[in-house]
Amino acid sequence: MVSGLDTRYNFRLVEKKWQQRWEESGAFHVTEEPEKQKYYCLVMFPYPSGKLHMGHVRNYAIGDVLARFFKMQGFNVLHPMGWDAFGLPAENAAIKNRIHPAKWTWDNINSMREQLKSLGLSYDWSREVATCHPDYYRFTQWLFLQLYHNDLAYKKKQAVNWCPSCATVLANEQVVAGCCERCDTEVEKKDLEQWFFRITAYADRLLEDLEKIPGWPEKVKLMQTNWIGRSVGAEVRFTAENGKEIKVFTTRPDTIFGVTYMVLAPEHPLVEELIKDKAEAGKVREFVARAKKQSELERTSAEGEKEGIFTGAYAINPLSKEKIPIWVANYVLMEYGTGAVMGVPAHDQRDLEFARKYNLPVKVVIQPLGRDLDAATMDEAYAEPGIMVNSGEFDGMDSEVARLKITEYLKEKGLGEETVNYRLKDWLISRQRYWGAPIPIIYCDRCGIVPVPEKDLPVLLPEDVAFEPTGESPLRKADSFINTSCPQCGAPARRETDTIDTFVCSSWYFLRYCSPRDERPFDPEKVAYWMPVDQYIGGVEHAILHLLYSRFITKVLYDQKLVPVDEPFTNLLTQGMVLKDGFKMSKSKGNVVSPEEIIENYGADTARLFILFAAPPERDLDWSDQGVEGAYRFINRVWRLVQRVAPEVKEKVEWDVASLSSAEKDLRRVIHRTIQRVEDDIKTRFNFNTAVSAIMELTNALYHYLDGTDQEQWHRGVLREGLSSLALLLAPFTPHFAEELWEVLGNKDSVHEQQWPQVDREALKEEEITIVVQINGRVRDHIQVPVGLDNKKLEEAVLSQPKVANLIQGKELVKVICVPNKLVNLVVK
RNA sequence: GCGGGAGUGGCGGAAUUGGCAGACGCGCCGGACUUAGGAUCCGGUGGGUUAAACCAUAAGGGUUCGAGUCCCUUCUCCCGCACCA
Repeated sequence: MVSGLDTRYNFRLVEKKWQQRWEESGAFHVTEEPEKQKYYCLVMFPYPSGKLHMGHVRNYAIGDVLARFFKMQGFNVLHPMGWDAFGLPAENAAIKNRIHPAKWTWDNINSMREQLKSLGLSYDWSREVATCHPDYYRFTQWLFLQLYHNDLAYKKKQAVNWCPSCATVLANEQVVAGCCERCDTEVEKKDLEQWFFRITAYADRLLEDLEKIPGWPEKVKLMQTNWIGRSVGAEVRFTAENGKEIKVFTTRPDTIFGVTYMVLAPEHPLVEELIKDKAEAGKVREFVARAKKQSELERTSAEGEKEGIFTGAYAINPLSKEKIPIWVANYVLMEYGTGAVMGVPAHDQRDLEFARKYNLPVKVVIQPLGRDLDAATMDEAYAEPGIMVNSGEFDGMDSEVARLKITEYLKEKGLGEETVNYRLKDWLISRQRYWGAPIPIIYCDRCGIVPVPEKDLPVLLPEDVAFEPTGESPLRKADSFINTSCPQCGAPARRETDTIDTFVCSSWYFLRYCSPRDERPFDPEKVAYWMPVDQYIGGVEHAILHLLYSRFITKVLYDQKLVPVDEPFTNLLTQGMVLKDGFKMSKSKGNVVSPEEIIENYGADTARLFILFAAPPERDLDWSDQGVEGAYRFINRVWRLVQRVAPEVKEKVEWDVASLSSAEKDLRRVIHRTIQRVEDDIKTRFNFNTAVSAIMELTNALYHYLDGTDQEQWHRGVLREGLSSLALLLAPFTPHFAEELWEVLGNKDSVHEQQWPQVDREALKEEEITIVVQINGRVRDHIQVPVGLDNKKLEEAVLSQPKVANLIQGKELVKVICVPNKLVNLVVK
């Protein structure tokens, strides 16, 4: 930028200088210190795409402020960094550019590490982990075995989500609006035999324990609650004419007398049996075939027409004993509940629409208070509670009571029982890809499925494989990998060729950081010291996937008594996106701002300061080049201030508070109020933007003091206090700059080794205070009064003001409201 | 459709418990220094008015001495889930 004969701060030299010193002195290397309180500050580790983007910068700047701040507060801070390094892009690069995924990944890691280092982040790099390293994935495989041995990992054949473009299956959580979350290709259903983690066994605890983490945003907890989707109801057994039992799940057992038909999912196994002798069989088969061909997206879009067909079969309503027709319809999902539902058109909107479309009867069994529903004409279902009618012995009951009574009755008669259903499904962790941790399983013709013994881990990914554009995993053709011997009987056997979903790798990395080079997955003592993570920071896009999986894995390990905590992250901060001109930065939009360029032109401190100042962390942030200039200007403004005064204040001088002038007292008040505000903004509100603005105000106040005082009159002691505080307060935000200031002020040690400045309560005290005078709630005047003046004296002081007297002249004073040290409101008529 | 969040100057955003709306920064205007200024420093900056009054926190209503903040109605935008029985 503009080079200067002026006193412009040379960020290039300074940032390099301190980064080197930190590295040489191992400034951020930490070990367990039992006598100190620990603070585990974790930012979501990146996928090593090769290029840092602004979202990363924001994420890591926030983490760094917290890490450095808590260190200055006396905590023993763990602040690690690593790489979520398995995944598809590496493999795509291999196919496209003929680079091995391993090389591509490690090259990217090396370049991203340099970029991160140029930001001056206080990581303990000795703890770096990469999930693609055999010393890491060895324990990802170990984790798989833990789940396998506890019946939490199993293999089954099921219709699964298949992304044709990625040529692999996906977990439910990775399907967004019917499309692949990575590449946006429409997902297909395929019947495949796959490995699952039994996360549903933890559904209730994952739900209940949300209460144990008040430090998480409600929004995220709500998203998880909805995703788990627990709903309590009853399973009710209907009987078809041919004697076959059909189970339905309902949350409204109180409406069973209102059932006028029932509907099966097209995939329901009973469909074929029910229709086989019926005249309708042909048409139904045709319908089922058509529904199965519909994509997931078409099937489940709420706007889509509900379509159904009568099977020709009937069932008996177990309570009313009425004969009801059995239908098949596209809107019933085989995956949820029992794959069959009872149709209660009077009390369920979807059922009503379906009934009207196909002329099925409507029967009212719950009447609202104060009006009568008419089954013949109603066009909106009544889903609220009311009084039971047309329901035999339950007539007249409150429907809420009837719900329980009918559930009891069903149970007594053996017709059903209370059940709980979840929308959460087991986690599909198989991936038909190469660049992942191989699933440590061996198939033996004699012994069946045999887990790889722990001592044989890791099952290494073979390096010499061919990447072909077919998309098929090269592991499938890697004979030397596949062919092995059975660990149990020694006979020739085959290895599993699927790899583990990368979300498994990232659901335990926070444990590995505690003892990253241990020969075990982690050192239990170190985990006991560091866990749980005190502050976790990352994008809200991980609200369900990564955060739910990590909670699940932590609970599994907790149950095995391997870790002492059952929730991994005590506090969660979800930061907003970094936008440019209101849009997400993307190459196709051409609105990408590269961190490298900003660091080159303005320095890391400016980049960090701007990002922290521009918006509170939870909110989206619109990148502004002018805003960056502003941050840059501020740093230089502070630099000039310190240059101007430093020679005067290098020496410590003794001084006495009693001897200070009022300007000096005012300055000290600003200094200490700023310390208090910055501390509070960081610690309890994460409002880094207001913390920075407070520091700016302190800078302005220091300038005003200097400009308003003759240089001979400058109070060296107070100025020294002010400038030192400024350097200390800036340390978490602009770490290189703060170090340099600290040094210029004559200090020998690192600013980051200092204690956070103490607020001097005495300095905060004011003798006089400005009181707002309102008349009928409108501000009319301000008066200066001594602090702590009682209400009566305050009122007198206000009323004696000529301006006030003038304004209320001739009016009746109805009431006086006094808020001590703040405001007086005169109510007049 | 359901659930959640948000609407404040020209812009990003402050206002922590109901108590001076617009802190801080950007931009803009004026001044100083200067051969010069796209550097720096100082001052101004919601609308309105000569000055006031007054009007202003998406719109409308309410509670209150007092409302950006609490309550009700409506509108807009963003996010999540989306036939879950």
